[in-house]
Amino acid sequence: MGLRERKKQRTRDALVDAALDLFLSRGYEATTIDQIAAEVEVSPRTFFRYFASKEDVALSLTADEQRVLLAELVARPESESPFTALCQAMRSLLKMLREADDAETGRYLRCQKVVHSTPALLAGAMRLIKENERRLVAEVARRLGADPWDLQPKFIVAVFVSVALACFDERTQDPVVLARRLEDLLTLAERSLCPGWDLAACSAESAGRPAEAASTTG
Amino acid sequence: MGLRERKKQRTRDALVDAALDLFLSRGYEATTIDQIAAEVEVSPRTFFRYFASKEDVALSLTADEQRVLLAELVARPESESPFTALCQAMRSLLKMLREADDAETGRYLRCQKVVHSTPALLAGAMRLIKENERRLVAEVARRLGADPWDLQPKFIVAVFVSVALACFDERTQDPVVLARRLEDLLTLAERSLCPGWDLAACSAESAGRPAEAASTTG
DNA sequence: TTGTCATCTGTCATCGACTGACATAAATTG
DNA sequence: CAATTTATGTCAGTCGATGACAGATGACAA
Repeated sequence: MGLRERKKQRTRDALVDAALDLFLSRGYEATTIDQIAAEVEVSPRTFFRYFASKEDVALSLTADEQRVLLAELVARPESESPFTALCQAMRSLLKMLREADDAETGRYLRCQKVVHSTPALLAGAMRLIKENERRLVAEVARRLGADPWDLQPKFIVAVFVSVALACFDERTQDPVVLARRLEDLLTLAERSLCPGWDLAACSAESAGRPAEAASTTG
Repeated sequence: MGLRERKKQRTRDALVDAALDLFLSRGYEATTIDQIAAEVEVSPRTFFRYFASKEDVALSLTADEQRVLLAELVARPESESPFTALCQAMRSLLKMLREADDAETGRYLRCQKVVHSTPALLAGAMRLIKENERRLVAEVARRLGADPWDLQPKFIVAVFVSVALACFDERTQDPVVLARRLEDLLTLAERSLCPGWDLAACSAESAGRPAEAASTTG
């Protein structure tokens, strides 16, 4: 990798770190782009060449996580049922967070703190999650051999996302505690949901009639 | 009600209508506050005395709906299980939408169209829904006699919200179609979830052990 | 090394969202 | 009608974000 590429990466990381520090100490709204840029000693204009908006820099890590989650889902074996695969992908993500180096972990924790204490950022995070949800639905639909517009894949992903989101309250940030809460919630979900609920292929059109058993295990 | 109050209400409604019209015809980002204010013949400064932001005017109806949903839930009899009560509250909300007069219905449809075609507004709507979710959880926890921090009420509300959200895709706006999709999804949910799943009282601490059956029906 | 080229960066100008301060106009109250 | 309260308009200013242009810097070939 050339010098140029490395410099850009360093500038980008420095901007994220400076932004998170300032957001955490002075608050998100109270922090200006000029302050962030000054901290890294670049012009405000340059900031916007790295990030599309002030929100973008705060949510860059969140966006990364969503990309990883999708990638992990795609990497799960086809033999797993959709919901199982989604849960395993989430476990992989949390494992990566737990095993990251200190700089990475620090960034992650600061990001979580800032996002969860700023309504505007929470909204942005939800937008990213919702956008990714569409991709997750497409992948689950593919696994089920169903149409992406069917209610079944939508429902499966919706249940998963709601469980995953329920892990994050205003106080929980530590990846270890997070993982524990996820397992608790998955136990709760497992107990609440009928066995094989994420396998039977039934579209909205046949919702009123009994579903035929269908296994997609391969 | 005095003249002053009535005038304010008329100005407010006019601002919402003008804003939705402009957002729909020119797009949300392309519409300026000045244009909205000019349409209603008030100063731009006055706009911000009625709405905190440009987003606020677009989501004022969404905020109203969330308030109604919570009120309907609170009004449901204690004899209903939490998930049933939530579903009935949602049905009430949709019924109110179906039975509203033309002006109201028109506003609602335009609002839906604008929100679902503008990422920034979709994010804002999600924020409102998430904020309301906290209140729904508190009410469900009260009904269960559980602590609001328990995972059980969180899970119940999360499943409900995800089902409700799955009704709205990019294309569905008509309240009648919406109601049909909701029923389809609830059928799907009913088939996927174990009977009594939203009744057993088990906190996060006891998640690993078998739950004792407990009825809160009164 | 040197010169050329692509790319990155800073400066400047501008727009639009949003806010505080102050003066004016209107409605409410006695 | 007079006094008080409250809504509105005007003005100035901050901050987020973008386009245009010029200068700086790394990449690369001769």
